[in-house]
Amino acid sequence: MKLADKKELLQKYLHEKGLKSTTQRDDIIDVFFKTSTHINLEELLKKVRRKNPKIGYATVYRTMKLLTECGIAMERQFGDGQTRYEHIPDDSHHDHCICVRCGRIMEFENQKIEHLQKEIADKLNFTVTNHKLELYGFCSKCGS
Amino acid sequence: MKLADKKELLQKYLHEKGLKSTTQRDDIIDVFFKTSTHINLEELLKKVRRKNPKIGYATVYRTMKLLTECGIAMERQFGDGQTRYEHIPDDSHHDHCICVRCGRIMEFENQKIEHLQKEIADKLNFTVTNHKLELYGFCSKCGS
DNA sequence: ATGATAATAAAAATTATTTTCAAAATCAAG
DNA sequence: CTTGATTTTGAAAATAATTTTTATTATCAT
Repeated sequence: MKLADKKELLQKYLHEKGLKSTTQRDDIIDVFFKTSTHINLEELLKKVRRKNPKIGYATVYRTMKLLTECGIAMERQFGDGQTRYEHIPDDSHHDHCICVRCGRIMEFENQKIEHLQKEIADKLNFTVTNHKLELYGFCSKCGS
Repeated sequence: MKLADKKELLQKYLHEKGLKSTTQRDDIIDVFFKTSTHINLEELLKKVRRKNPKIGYATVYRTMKLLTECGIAMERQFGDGQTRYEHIPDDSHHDHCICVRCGRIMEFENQKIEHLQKEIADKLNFTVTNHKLELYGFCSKCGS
């Protein structure tokens, strides 16, 4: 999905809920879309302030919550106490094998699993916007 | 793995690290093993205090961290700001749907996916000991 | 343009988690 | 079994992330 489309999605969501568009929100979404990894609030705020120095951090929190609600961003917690934000992937998606001994991370992709996920979600009346699949264990080097 | 074995695992870990066994830790592990879902600290503390009313919450935090370190428990964050604790699954495993709008969590289980995971891991020469599968999106109440 | 409503920045408040500290418990060695 | 060094504990204080409050400003349908 292109930036323009995401912005449109946000506008639509805002309008539905009777909320208003603001330059702050636009600035934040612009900056967020230039990031490539899972960014935490502090880093994001720093980047946002390079564009618009007066933005308060509560606004960034609020906006990221909005983006999450309308399915544009995704919150992730890796257990370090901070929430990190990530783009919702456009189409394809990769999952991870993580070696608990050496920390090696291998990526994989499997259409069958993606398909089964959709099936399960349908049964639960749940609309999936994104997923996380992580396999933990021992890589070939670290044996079992 | 049986409760007795888990306790032994903890004792072994404590001894290795030069730490000591205490009744509090035993009480907490006992109570934790009677829980069935992902429990947060508050709920766990409440249950623990029914057995041993004087236990402080810092002790529960400290003990759960220990259990996590020695692979008996697992910390999970679903984005509601609280850490929840779960048993390391013995064999079967349940996965989660998480609503990004209202925070509702639904569990599911799917043998086909588990099987596909094993297949993928085999191809990568990877031995899976545990996994996490989380579907994020909108629950039936929150629509799409 | 106006007026009702929502959004903002900054500060204060809240919440989960961690740390501190003095007292109590553990345990290896004598 | 006692000792003594060390760890653990509970309670309270401290910390860190996030949320709420409040007065002011901005938005937008009319």
